[in-house]
Amino acid sequence: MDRRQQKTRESIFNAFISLLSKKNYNNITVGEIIEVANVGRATFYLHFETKDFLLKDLCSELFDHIFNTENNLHKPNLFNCDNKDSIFLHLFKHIKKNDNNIYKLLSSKNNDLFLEYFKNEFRVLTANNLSIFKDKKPTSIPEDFWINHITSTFIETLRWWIENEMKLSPETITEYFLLLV
Amino acid sequence: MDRRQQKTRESIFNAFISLLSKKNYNNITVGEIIEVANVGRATFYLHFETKDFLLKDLCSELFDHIFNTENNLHKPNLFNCDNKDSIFLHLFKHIKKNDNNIYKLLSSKNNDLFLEYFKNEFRVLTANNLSIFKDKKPTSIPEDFWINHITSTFIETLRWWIENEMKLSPETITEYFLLLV
DNA sequence: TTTAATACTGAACGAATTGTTCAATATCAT
DNA sequence: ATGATATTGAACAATTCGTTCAGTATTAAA
Repeated sequence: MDRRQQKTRESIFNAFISLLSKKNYNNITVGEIIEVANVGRATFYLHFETKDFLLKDLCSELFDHIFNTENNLHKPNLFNCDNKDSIFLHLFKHIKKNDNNIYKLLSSKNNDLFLEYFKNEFRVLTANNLSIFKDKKPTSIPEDFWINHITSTFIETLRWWIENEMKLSPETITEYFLLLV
Repeated sequence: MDRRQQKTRESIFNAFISLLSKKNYNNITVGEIIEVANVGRATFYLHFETKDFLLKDLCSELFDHIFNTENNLHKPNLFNCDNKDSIFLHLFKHIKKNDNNIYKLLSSKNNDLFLEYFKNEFRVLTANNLSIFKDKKPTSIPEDFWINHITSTFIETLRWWIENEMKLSPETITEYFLLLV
């Protein structure tokens, strides 16, 4: 990719992230973004169709590699709950590392936007690895209801952990999550 | 209250509800609302500071009476899980009745807005009646984490039920909820 | 039935924001 | 060096917002 495009894209992302930590998504204007990013108006619209697409692209950049690395896909043992390197512990650790300002964004007042995206990615992961929870599932309830429950329990655990400034260790919060489900 | 105020307020609420079932909250303009409500622009701003306040007031109108009736406050046995008239069954039934278009709103593409408000009300209810879940709580986890879990499990159960067009009976969905928590 | 208070009207207003266009300029990859 | 491509910045019409105000209609109470 052209070096100019990279720079522009990154400037806009950074400006957007900076603004998200200060004010509500809905109240952020394209005018503000390009001012902070120090980029022409036409340039913004050359890269992103609208502000919503900017958000979507940022989410992809943040989360896609967490869920779609070859690592995760080809190491089924990651999904074993008893494994000390379970996928859940892996996710909590990854978020705490705060690459790409993930922690900053997830603890901003706009964290709903990101948790929603994260949730959709996580749902797929869960659906593809249902077997590991099989023995914990009450037999009478429908499967998609069960998937929803695991998914939202994880997301809400994550939300609670972040709201409490991640004081607990990834190991402890993983343990709590597994206790609930 | 002045009869004129009542009529205006109701017209605006109805117009808003009607629009919410057709398009996204963010894309609904004050201009559209007053057009459908057949009400002057100045009148709208006499009643509601902004569109966000309109939403908030609508939520209050929809949910406050469910949570704050004397009934609920003074009948502690409602909170007994084993009771056939448990508060949870009561809530599911109430929503299915569809007074004030509750069902319509909760199944619209904007249902997140209402579920969020509903969740906050429900959280208070849960916090005030924690004792009924006491024997199910893993001892090691913190209390507010536990409250969050019960609350979000209920809301997600509700969401799933609504997404599936409430095909299951209130009794069944209550049973499912209690199985999870 | 009057009367005084109050609510609605609707047009007009400036300000903010959106997304597009275009010709000029700068930077890139080769 | 050169042709391709990205950026610029100003200008634009179109929406929407929230406010103002003088005039009209409705109401509740005497």
